[in-house]
Amino acid sequence: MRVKRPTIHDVARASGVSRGTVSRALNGDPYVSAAALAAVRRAVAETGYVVNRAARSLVTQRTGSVVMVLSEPQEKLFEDPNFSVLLRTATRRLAERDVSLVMMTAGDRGDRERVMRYIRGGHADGILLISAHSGDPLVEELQGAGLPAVACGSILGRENLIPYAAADDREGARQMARYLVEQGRKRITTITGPMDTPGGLYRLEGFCDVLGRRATKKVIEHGDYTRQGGERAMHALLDRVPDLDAVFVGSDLMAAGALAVLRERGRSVPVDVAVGGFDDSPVASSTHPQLTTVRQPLERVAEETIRLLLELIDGAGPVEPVTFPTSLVIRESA
Amino acid sequence: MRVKRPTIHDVARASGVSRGTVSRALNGDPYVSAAALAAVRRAVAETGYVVNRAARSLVTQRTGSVVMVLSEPQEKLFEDPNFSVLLRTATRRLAERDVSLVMMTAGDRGDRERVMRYIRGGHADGILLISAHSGDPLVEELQGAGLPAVACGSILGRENLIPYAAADDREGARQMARYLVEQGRKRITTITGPMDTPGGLYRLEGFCDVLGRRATKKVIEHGDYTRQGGERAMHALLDRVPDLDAVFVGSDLMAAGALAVLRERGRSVPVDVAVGGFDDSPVASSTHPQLTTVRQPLERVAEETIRLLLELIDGAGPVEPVTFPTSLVIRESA
DNA sequence: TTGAAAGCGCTAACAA
DNA sequence: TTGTTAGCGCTTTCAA
Repeated sequence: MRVKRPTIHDVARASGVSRGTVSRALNGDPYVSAAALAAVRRAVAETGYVVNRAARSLVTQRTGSVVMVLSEPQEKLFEDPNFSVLLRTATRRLAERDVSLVMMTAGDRGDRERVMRYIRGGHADGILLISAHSGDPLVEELQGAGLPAVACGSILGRENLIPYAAADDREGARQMARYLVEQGRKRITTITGPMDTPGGLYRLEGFCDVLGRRATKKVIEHGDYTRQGGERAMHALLDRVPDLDAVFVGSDLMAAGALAVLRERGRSVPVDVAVGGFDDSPVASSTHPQLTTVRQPLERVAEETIRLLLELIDGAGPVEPVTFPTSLVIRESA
Repeated sequence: MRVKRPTIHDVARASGVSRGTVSRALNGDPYVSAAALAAVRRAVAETGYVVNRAARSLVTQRTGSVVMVLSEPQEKLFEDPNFSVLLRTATRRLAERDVSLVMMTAGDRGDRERVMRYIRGGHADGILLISAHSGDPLVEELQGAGLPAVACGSILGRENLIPYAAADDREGARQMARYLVEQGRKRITTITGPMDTPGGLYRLEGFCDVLGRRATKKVIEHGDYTRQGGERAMHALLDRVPDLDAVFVGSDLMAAGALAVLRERGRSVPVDVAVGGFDDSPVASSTHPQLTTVRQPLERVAEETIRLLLELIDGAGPVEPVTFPTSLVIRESA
């Protein structure tokens, strides 16, 4: 049994002003006298009035919600510490603006169609794209919908289509590579993320920037951001470059896997092999030894992503992608 | 620039019937002639019409959305493989019914207030509660709102307040304990989940059911469902019960941590020590050796959770909690 | 079986 | 600065 909720009409009666004035007071319109404002406020508290979004939506043509589209197989996504930060930040910041966050998964083709139907149906004011890969067909389709969209982290090869906020992966990788060189490491190797993700590509580029000709194919192994992937890659590197004395790993989770393999194969960290991670996620301080890593300011990236989206929704012209600097966090592994 | 979308009016004109008939046709009302139905269908396809949910909402008094409230610190939640299954299942099943899933986090007090305001504001038709702990104040507050609510997995001590779908944790634990006994293990220990979660409590109860007086305090160690928690607990057990020859671990992730510690401390699995997990999550088949574990039918639990919620929303009387049987999956670790 | 028409609760344009 | 009023797009009586 649903209770009948008070409407703007009830507030108007209780406060002795018209519905129009109540609406203005509620929406922060400047043309409201202090007296009217106070009366409305009191009446709202008294009646327990809450705006009916459907009604508002109908006239404003705004839905008051944005969709977060998860386009990566979710298993991977949830291992990613970035995601939980993003989710918390997003729900909070959006809630402050009375915007709600609708989740949709876009793993397979059927999912994608649902997402497009939803978006085409005008059910959302904006789109928050998570971990779309460079080849993701969803990106193109989304373009056609003409709805404001932003990505958290850039979408490789689509940087100009969809604005984003991201950490400076390339410079972050350079910081770590320089540090390893400064520590006197001679045979420096790397485990990358997938090459169709910005974290995979740009961090490798940064690595190559510093290592130059020493960054041969032989010292590069690709992973998939999972712990198991890190293990596999570390095994491969050890087999191929038995005398390696450093490895820069493209994520902390993979680095945790690499650490396990190094220990298993009798290499002491950091004495025999220096290990550097990337992310500064919680796992970085729970490994043994604790990970030296590159910190990316996730909260700020998340905040900025939301800010960009809200700005677009508010009708700002094209917005500029934003990149945040990273910093080296030195612990025990390098 | 938002494109003007066709309304029911356009469909009415295109199909030559009235708006009322279009609405009836769209909503499956039986009093629509075959001819009218066909005409409407054609016109919908032609115009690309999609219903405006705000307008519908306004008259039906339904919002067409349910909130998923995440009341656990998210870091833990996302390590939980159950969550990703639930999220995918929920978005899909709800989408089939044209219901969208709004996410809210309820980590701290401020979050909880936001959630309550949202719910009290009538912005959702139902609530999907995730991993609320027994002491969670949100549960009580939610009760007051009088909105249909279900939980995925029971909420300890609140089983009668909020209906749920869950796996039979207790019997699952019994299956594993019996198996370990049958294998001739003599010193069987266990690592549990947190005691304020059903998986923590009921799996321990099942363990005790089978072990009887052998389930002393000494052989029980509590974990927190994280890999690190599993490592810590395994260390503690080995220190306290050096001659243990089996350990039943309350989750696969913790079991992975336990395996690492056992290897580190020179115990061979399963020869010296048998290790049993719980969940049959992806991690179970990626460990070395692969985990013998208890499979819980997550997809079905998730499906059922959604079904219960939709049923409640549709005004069904009180619904019964549902429990699904588990099964033993024998791999290499035991 | 259908059409006409009355709202659902709100915002915004207009007039005062 | 305020009140009045015309819709926003839809469902659902009510009559026919």
